[in-house]
Amino acid sequence: MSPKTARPGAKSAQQPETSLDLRALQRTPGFMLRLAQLKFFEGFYEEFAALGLTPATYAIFAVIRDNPGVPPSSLASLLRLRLPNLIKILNELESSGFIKRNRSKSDRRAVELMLTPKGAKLIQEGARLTEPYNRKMLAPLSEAEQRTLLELLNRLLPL
Amino acid sequence: MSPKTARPGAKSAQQPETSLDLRALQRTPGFMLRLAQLKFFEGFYEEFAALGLTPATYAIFAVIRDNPGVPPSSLASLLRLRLPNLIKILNELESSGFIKRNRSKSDRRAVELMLTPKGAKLIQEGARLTEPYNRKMLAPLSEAEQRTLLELLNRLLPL
DNA sequence: GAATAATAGTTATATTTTATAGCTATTTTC
DNA sequence: GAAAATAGCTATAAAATATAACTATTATTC
Repeated sequence: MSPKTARPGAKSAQQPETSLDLRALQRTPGFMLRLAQLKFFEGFYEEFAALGLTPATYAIFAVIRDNPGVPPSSLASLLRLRLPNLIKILNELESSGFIKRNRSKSDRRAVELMLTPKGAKLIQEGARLTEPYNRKMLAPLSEAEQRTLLELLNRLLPL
Repeated sequence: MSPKTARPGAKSAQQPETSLDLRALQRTPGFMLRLAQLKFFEGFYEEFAALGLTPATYAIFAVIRDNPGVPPSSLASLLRLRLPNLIKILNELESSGFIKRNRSKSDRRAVELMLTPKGAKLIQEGARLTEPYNRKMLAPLSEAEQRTLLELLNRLLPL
C-alpha cells in the first residue's frame, strides 16, 4: 500500500534523511565536523584522482613547497601523522621522484625535505584544481560565509 | 650559538608550529576540518572515557533515543558507516544490554532498534557531559561565533 | 672528555578502522 | 509464481593508524 510513501529506510545515500529527528546530532559540532570532513575527503579523491594526489600527499607537498628543508618530524606533528606513517609516505614519494631527502649539514641526524622539479610540477597542477574544488565543496555557503567558516576554524585551531 | 632560538624541529606537540609558512594549509578548508575533527575526537575520548562512550556509540544512542524503531540501514547511512561495520557495533551494544532489536511486524526483514533502560540511562549520563565538553572544545570562540560555526556546518551538510 | 641520556629518522609489526563479497530471509515487481 | 530487489548479517580483506625497537648522531653531565 501507499506506493510512493516509502518511509523508514528510504534515503538515496546523498539526499538528506527526512522523517527522523536529528536535532541532537545537528547541535553536536563534533558530529557535524566529522560529516564535513568526510564530504571534503570524498570530494578530494574525485577531484584529484587523475593526479594521484591524496589529502595527505597534497598537504605534504604544500608544506615542503613553502618550507624547503622542513624535517620529517615537523611535518608529522603539523599534519598530525605519526612519524612512522609519514616515513612510509615519504619513501614512496621519494622513490617516485617527487621529493628529495638531504642530510642536514649542521645536524647529521636531521633530514631536509625538498621537492624535485617533478614534485614541484605536480603540486603546481594540483594547486590549479584547488579553487574549483573548494568552491564546489563550499557551494551551499556565500563567499562571505565561506570566509567566516575558514576564519572560525583557524581561530579554533591555532597553527 | 643562540641557545634559545631552536628553529627547525622545535615544537612541543600541542603548541602552534611557529617559523613555518603554513598559510596554504590555513586557507584549505578540508585540512582545517580534518584538524578540527581530530581535536574533537581526542577530546571526546578523554571526556567520555569513564562512560565507555565513543563518538560513534554516542551518535547511535542519540539517534535511537530520539527515533525509537530506526532500522540499522537508516542509522548507517545517516552516520556514514557501512552497514557491516555498524552491525558489529550493534551486536556489542545489544549483548551488553544497551539496545534491543525487534523484528518489524509490517516487514519481517526489517529490524527496529530501541534503547533498553540501561541504554537510556547511559546516554542520559553522556548527555550531561556534552555541554561542558563542547564548551571546552569551542573555547577559543565567543558564544555567537560558536553558534555561527554550527549554523554554517549545518548549511554545508543538510541532514 | 668518556659515559649517559636525548633526539631524528627509520623499520618492522600490531592494532584499529573501514570496505568488499557473499549469504539468508523476506518482500516487491512483472 | 519466477525474477529481482531489499534488509540484515557474517566473514574477510584492505587501508589507516599506533606501538616497539633499532641506528646514528648530538647534547648532557660528572
